[in-house]
Order: sequence, then structure tokens, then C-alpha cells
Amino acid sequence: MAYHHGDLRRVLLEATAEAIEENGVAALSMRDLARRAGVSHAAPTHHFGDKAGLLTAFAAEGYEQLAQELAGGSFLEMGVAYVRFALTRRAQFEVMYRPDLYHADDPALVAARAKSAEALYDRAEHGNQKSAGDGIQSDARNGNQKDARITGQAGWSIAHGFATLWLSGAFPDRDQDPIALARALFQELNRAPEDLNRTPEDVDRGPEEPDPDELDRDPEA
Amino acid sequence: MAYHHGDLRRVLLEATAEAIEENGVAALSMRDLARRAGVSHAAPTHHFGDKAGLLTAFAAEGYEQLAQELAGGSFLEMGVAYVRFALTRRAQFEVMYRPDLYHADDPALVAARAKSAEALYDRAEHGNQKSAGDGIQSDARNGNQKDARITGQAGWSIAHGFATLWLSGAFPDRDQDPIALARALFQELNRAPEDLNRTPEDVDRGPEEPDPDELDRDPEA
DNA sequence: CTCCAATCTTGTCGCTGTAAAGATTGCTCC
DNA sequence: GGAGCAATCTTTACAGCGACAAGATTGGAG
Repeated sequence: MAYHHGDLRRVLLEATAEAIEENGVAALSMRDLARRAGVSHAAPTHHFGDKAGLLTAFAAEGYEQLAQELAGGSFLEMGVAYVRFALTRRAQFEVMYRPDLYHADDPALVAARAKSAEALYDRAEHGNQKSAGDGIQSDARNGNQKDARITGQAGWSIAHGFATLWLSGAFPDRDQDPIALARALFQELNRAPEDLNRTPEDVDRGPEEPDPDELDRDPEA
Repeated sequence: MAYHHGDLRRVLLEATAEAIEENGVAALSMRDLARRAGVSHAAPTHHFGDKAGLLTAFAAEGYEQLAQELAGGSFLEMGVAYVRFALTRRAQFEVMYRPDLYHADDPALVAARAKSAEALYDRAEHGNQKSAGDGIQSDARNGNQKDARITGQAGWSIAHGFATLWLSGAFPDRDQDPIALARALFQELNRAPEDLNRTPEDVDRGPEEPDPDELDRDPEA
């Protein structure tokens, strides 16, 4: 174990995920990470400045990974991918949404976070290419960007809420497949939003001409 | 500041909320609470055993309060009440859903948590008395308890997800009224679930006779 | 009035994060 | 190839933390 470890930074980030998954983020300790990496207790500080710095890098990496896994697929599949990410990369997920743990204004982190948020809203806005009947659909048909954001935030909320509730053990069906349950919950999202009486501010937002690439409205039911 | 403080336990619980709202739960310190209460550093331990014990009592109190604020009102209003609770009693809310911070098997806490969960599911099951057209409705019309649980979990998820995302600053519209935004998101929940093709296991769950107290199905759209 | 149990204090221990200063190494430039 | 330099890691030190043990103080029951 020489002075130059090779890629201590990377090793520490992986040890972070490991440690959090084992003992929770509250019990995370820099010195424990150093021990796991076989390095002196002050070595981690050199790479990340302080504990918040470590978690900043950890969260930023998480946002990058999330943005990547969110790319492609329908709106519904994006929700599924969101939940899958939360359950698979549990440690990253838990840190990402606890901004009191890291430097929330770090440029790299802000950029990564914006990237994944963009994926979320983009899908809500540009609609759902291939899953007519999936349960989650976009509001792009009326070209209303505000509705798209509402749709995106609703989908984000239900996916995020399910993931956190599941992870915290709040749901009773612990033996069930969480992904299947998540799909069932997504079905509860609006499928026929044309009966939503929109508020006046929504309407004057733009002309209501139907979208040319409207292809996800199926006449069933 | 005599030996018998009066109601140190209560004072400490209130100081806990204060400290968490100021510096986040990660920075919470028993010794700081003692300082706030004007008491020696070991006094809190006597009342709660350890830090996890303090947070156990704190979370249990939170679940009690939540159950209380969830009582009464429509299914939609319950969602609103949930969000309002999360934003108002932020410290309690943050601790409640971090079971790694407290003794999750504590009897008092388990009871309190069950009480609020019961309120959630009950409303989903027994339906929505007064808000036909509110956007969230129960599935009780087909007497299917599984659907009711799905409905309840979907509502819980979207409310919980919105609350946590809002609190973590994930949404861009920080200036907007969060309660109004929450209402808008709840509108995205299913209003016409009769077009949901239910799976076979759902169907054989019981006879499909319509509920006698069916009163929230409006024929619009 | 006495005694006891509840309450709070004091002192101590090992652990933590952070900072400062020193040791070792690899790389660059001459 | 050798000097110097910057990056990397170690060592040492310190204050704050949670937890424990032992002692001081108090209110109330008998």
C-alpha cells in the first residue's frame, strides 16, 4: 500500500456506497472509509475537502447515473427507471435528496442535477412515443407547457414518493415485487385529461391547436 | 435552573424541532439540545436513553400529529393535509421517514405509525364523501380492497413525493404556493378508473356488486 | 421525619471531522 | 539523468460528540 494508491478517489466513492448500504447514511464516517480503502484516516479529506465534499461528489455521480438511466423509453418507463434507480443505487439516491448533507451549490452537482431534471420534463413535454395505453401520457397534445410541467412533476412525485416510501419500509407489502407495484401505482395517473377543466391562466398561455404529431390518444374505453 | 426542571422532556422535544429546522437533522446534537434547554450535557440521555430514543419519541409524536391532521375531509383534502403537515412540521416529517435514525420497533412508535397509515388506507377504501370532482376518488365502488390499497398507495406516494421533493428544493417553482401546486398535481390522478383493464387476480377477489353508498361517480366526460 | 426514587451534574472514554505539518512519490523541465 | 516541484498520503493534535458511570440534589410517599 504505497503512497500513491492509484485511484483512491474512485475507491472511496465506491466504499461510500457500500458503507451507506450497510449502516445507513447517518453512520457514515470518513475514517471508516479510509479504513475500508486501507489508507490513513486523513487521506479522504485531501480528495474531497471535507465530508460534505465527499457527499457532493457522490451525489453528483448519482445524478449523472440517474440522467443516463432515464434516457430513452416512454414516460411510464421513465418512472419505472426512476424507481429502479432508487432501489438499485440506494445509497446514491438517499444522499441526492438530502441537500443538507452536501454543498448544494457545487457547479458540477448543479449541472448533473439539471441534466436529470431536464430528462424528466422533456419526456413530459414531448410525449410518449411508443406506449399508447401505458397509463402515463404527456400533455403535449394541447401544446401547453405548463400542463407538461404539471404532468412531469406529478410523475416525478409519484415515482419519488413510492421509491422513498418503499425504501423507508412504509409499505406493508414488503415481499411483493416493487417494480410491479410501482407500475400499478402509475396506472392511477390520469389517462383522460381532456375532462380536466383547466384554469383561465392555462388557456391564455397559447393557441390550442392540436399537435401535428399527436399519436398517443387511443379511443378505447 | 434547579435540579427539577419541570418538563424537560417536552422542552427537549421542542428544541429538537427547532434545531432540526435550523441546521438540518444531520447536525442535530444531544449536547446542543441540552444547551438550548439550559441543562447539563447528560440530562437528555436520562429521559430518552440515547439519541435514537429521543428521535423515536420525536417521530412517534410526529405520527400522532399526522394521524390527527389526516382525520376528516375528502381523499383529496387528506393529501393536502399530508403535504401541509410535511411543510409545517418539517422536522418531524424528516425524521419520521428515516427509520435508520430511531428505534423503528418501538411499540409506541409502531402504534402511532399504524394509526396514520390506517387513516390513509381507510379513506381510500371508504371513499370520498363530499368532493365529487375533486380529482382523487376512491375505488370502493367495486368493493375491491386491493384496488383501494393501490389507490391509497398512489395518493400517499404522490403526496409524499411532492412533499419531499419540495422540501429538498428539487422543484424549480420555489416562489409558488406549494399547497396550490400540490392540488394541481393531485388532479393528475385518475378520475375515470372504469377504463382500467384490471387483471384476473383482481376480479376473482370478490363479487362485483356495486356499493350501496356509491355516490361519487359523475357521468361527465 | 426518613428514606427512596426520580432527576440532574460531573467526569471520563473512545470515536469523529478537521486542520497543520511532515514524509513520500511521480512528473516535468532543464 | 538529476533537480525541483506538486500531488498524494501519513502523522499528530484538538475540539465536539454520544455514551457510560458515579455522585449530587430534590420531591414525595410512608
